[in-house]
Amino acid sequence: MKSGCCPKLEKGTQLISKRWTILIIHQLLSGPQRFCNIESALPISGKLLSERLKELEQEGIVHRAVYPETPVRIEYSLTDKGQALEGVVKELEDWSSEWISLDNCEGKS
Amino acid sequence: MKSGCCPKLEKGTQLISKRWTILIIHQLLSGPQRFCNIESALPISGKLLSERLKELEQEGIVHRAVYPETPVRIEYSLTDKGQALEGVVKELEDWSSEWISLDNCEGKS
DNA sequence: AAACTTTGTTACGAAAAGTAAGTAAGTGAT
DNA sequence: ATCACTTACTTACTTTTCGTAACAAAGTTT
Repeated sequence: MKSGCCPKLEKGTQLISKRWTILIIHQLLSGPQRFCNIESALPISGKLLSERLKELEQEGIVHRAVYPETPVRIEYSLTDKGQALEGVVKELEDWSSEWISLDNCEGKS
Repeated sequence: MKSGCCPKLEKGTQLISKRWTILIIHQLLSGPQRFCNIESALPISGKLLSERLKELEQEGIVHRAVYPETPVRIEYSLTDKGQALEGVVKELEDWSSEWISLDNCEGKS
């Protein structure tokens, strides 16, 4: 495997550029929330969401809190490392709103 | 398919979160360059690079210029839309350098 | 015409994503 | 005690994408 220009950025992109990761973080930036909430807010399946959250937890980006209520409530939130991604998400949001057109998307009949 | 929170951000993430896209853009931010240069700067295969550049060209992010020299020289550069991604890349670079450790990477023996 | 360069493309096995159905733990109703 | 109901996943299976390596087009020099 060839070594790229900057290993840290490479590892950063590997995290960020897994499908759904950015949208999950964007969702969590609005506050801690539970599995089913994220699932219904994004076009992601339970399986993938479960995988992503587990990965993000292992990377120290997301925190998982279990409240043994009835039925069990599990809240996901961003750690400091996760919160620190706000700038990235914000920049991408700005770029998207400026440069993306929705001509060939669901919104159009 | 469920509709997410913000369609533009979703489309933006779909672009950005394809593997190698960010690193290719990061590479092109240092100036126009040719295929073989990008290929040797990143741990990406010719096939994938070719695919990504074609996609990015179709999205209007990358410009492809053919110079019929000998042998042919083809230079890839960022369009305005592509240049506008500098902020995203920069933020990710900053985040990576602050939060990513390289403990289990190539740099370690 | 054979060899060389750059810029790709094709073929094929491996990995990841997508979809749908099923599981586990706990509660409340019958 | 059992059945239905909720949340939070997991498993099985199909489709798409990735990764590696070999090969092809276009033009040039030998």
